[in-house]
Amino acid sequence: MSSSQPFLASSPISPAAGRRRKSRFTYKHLTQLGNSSTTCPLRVIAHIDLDAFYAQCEGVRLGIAEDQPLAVQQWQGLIAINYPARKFGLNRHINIVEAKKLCPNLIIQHVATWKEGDEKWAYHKDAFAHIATHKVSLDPYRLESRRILACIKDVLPAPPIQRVEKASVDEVFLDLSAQIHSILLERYPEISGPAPYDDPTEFLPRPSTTALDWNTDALVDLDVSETEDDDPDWDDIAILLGSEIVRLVRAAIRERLKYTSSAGIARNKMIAKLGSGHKKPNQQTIVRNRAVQYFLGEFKFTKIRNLGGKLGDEVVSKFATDEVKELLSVPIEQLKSKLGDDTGTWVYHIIRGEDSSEVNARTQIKSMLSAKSFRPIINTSEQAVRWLRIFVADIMSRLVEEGVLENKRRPKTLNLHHRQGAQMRSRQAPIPTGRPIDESMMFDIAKNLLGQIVVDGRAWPCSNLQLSVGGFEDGPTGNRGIGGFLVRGEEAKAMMPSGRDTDGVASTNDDELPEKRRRLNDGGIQNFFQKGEISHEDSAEYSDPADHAGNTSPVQSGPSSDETSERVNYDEEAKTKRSTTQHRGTLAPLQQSSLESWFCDRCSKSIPITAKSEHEDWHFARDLQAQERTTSTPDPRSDSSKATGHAQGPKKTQGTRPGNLSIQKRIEKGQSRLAFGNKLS
DNA sequence: GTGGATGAG
DNA sequence: CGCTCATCCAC
Repeated sequence: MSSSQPFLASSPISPAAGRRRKSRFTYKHLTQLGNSSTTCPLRVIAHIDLDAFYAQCEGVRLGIAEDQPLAVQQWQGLIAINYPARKFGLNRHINIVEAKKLCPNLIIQHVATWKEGDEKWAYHKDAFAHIATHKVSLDPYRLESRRILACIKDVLPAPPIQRVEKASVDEVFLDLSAQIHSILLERYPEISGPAPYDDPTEFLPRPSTTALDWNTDALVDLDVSETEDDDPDWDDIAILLGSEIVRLVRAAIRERLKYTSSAGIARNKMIAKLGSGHKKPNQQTIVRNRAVQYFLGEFKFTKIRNLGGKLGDEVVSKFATDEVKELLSVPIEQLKSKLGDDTGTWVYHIIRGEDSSEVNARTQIKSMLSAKSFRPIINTSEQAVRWLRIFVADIMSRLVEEGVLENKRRPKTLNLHHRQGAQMRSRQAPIPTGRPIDESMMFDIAKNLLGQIVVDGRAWPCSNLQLSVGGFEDGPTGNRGIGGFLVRGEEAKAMMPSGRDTDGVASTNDDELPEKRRRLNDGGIQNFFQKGEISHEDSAEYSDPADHAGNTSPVQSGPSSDETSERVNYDEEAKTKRSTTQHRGTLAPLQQSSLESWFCDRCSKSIPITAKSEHEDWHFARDLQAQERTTSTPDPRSDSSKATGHAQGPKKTQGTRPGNLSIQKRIEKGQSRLAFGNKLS
C-alpha cells in the first residue's frame, strides 16, 4: 500500500472516486509549493538529458544530417553513439572496426586533443596516431553545455523562482515548483485567496478542470489497482504545467541551438531522472504521483541512483533479489539490521519513490581535472613534467573560460594524482593567495607536487597522471563577519545554517543577484584576489583605489598578515573590460633542475633544497608568534552537523577496506606534519 | 585539511 | 574504455 504517502491514496475525506468536493491538498501545501519546499506533495521536478550529447555536439559542429549514423571516438574507443547509429546495434563497448562492419555508413569523429606547446586544443587529423603525445580535450562539449545551460536559464523566470542544477555535462535538474505556484494562483482564482478562517490546514477546493489534456507526452501507465477515473487533483495540474514548461525549454534548446533532449517530470529528482530515460530520444515523460508506485516497481533497484555500484551489489546479495518489487516486501527493520540504520532507512524510502533531496541552484563547478593515461607508460620525471605543462595550460585556459576571474571565484588547492599499476598516490598543495593565478605559478606548484611523489619512491613506471584544482568556493574566511560584508551567492549560501527549515526557505541563487544586492550599502565586497601587490595586468581594472579600506582584522594572521585588501568595482564598464581581457600566459622554459629546488607554498618562492629545513623553521617560528597574538576567538567551526539524514543519499556504512597496504614510512611524515598543523590551529 | 574510495555519466 | 566531476570518510 501507499501508506507512506497518505496524501496520495487516502485522504481524511476520501469518498467515492470523483465525488470529493475538496482536494487532498491544503493551503499549506500550496504555500510550500511557492517555497520549493522539498517535502511539498505538489512539488514538480524535471530532469533534462541531452540525447547522445557528445555525438550531437559533433553533428551540430560539422553540420551533419541528423539521420546520419555518427559516433565519437576517443583513441581506440567510442564514447558516444547517436541514435541513428544505435539502430545498427552499436554500443559503447565496441571498437572501431566492429562498428564499421556493423554500420559501413558510420561517420566517426575523434575528440579534440591538446598537443604540448599549443595554446589551445584542436581537432587534429589522424588523432589516434598521436596518442603518445596528445591528451584529449572535452572542452568543446563543456562549451556547448554552457550555451545550453544559458539557454535554459534564459527561458525560465529569473531566480529565485528559477532553480537549475547542473547535474553533469549533459544533464540538468529543474525545480519548477515556485514557477508553477505562481501560474496556479494566476489561472485558478479559487485558490489564490487566503485560507478559510486563515487556517492553512484547510483543504483546497478541487480544481475546476474536469479533464486534462495530457498532450502527446508519454504518460506512464497506471497499475490496474490505481484509479484513472478519479478527477484530477492539484498535483496532476501542477505536473502538467511542469510538463508544458519543460516542453518550452526543450523547444528553445532545439530551435536556438539545434539540440534534442529527453526529459522526465515527476515529484522528485529520483523519479524525474528515471523518467527522462524512459523514452528517448527527443521525448518527455510524465510520472504522475499516482503512477510512481507502478513505474518504480518495474525497475531493478540497481537502476536507482546510488544503488548502481557496490552498495547495490551488497543489497542484491543480502536480499537475493535485484527487483524493487521484491524488496518492497522487506520490512524496514530487516533493511536496517542488514544494511545499517541509515542505509536501511534510505533504501526503504527510496524504493518507495520518496526522495526529498533538493535541487541545488548551482551551475558552477567545484573542481577541475586534467588527466592522461599513458600508453605506453612513462618512466622519467622529464616526461612527467612535460605532461604537467599540458595539464597546467589546459586547466588555466578552462579557468579563464569558466570566467572564474569575473566571478571572483578561484581555486584554493592544486592536486596531483599519480598511478603506478594499482598503486594510486596523490599530493596536494594550497594555491597561494595574494596574486593572480598564472601558468608559471601553477606549473611550479605542480612540479613540486611531482617532486614529493617522486621522492617517496616507487614512482616509475607511471601509467596515469592527473592534475586538478579545487576548493573553488572558499575565499579567505578571515575577514568575514566583522565588517558586515555582504557576500555573493555561493559564499552567502555557505554561510547559511546548514539545515533548511522544514518549509524549505528558498536559497539564494548566486548567478544573477540583483545589482542592488551586489552593491553594498557601504561595505563593498571583499576581493580576495587582489591582496598584496598587484602584478597582473588586469589588476588595475579590478580595484578601485578610492575605495581602499585597510582591513586589519585580528583573525587574519600568519605570514601574510600585512596584506592589504581592496574592494571591487562592479561598474558595468569594468565588467566589460574584465570579460574581454584575454589570458595569454607564458610558461618559463622547462628547467632541468626543477626537481632539485623546493617550492615553498607559504611564500610562493623556490628555495634550494638544501635550505629547506631552515626555511621551514623560519615559518614555524613566525607562525608561533602570529598565534600568540591571536589567542582570542575560540571559533567553534566544528559543529556543522550535517545530519541531513537520508535526504541526500545513503549514508555509507563503515569503510571495511581491506587493510591499507601503504608503507609505514608515511607515518613519520604524516605525524610530523600533523604535529606541525596542530600547533597552528 | 589530506588522501583514498565510491559513484555517476 | 578514458576522462571528468562530486561526495564521503578515516586519518
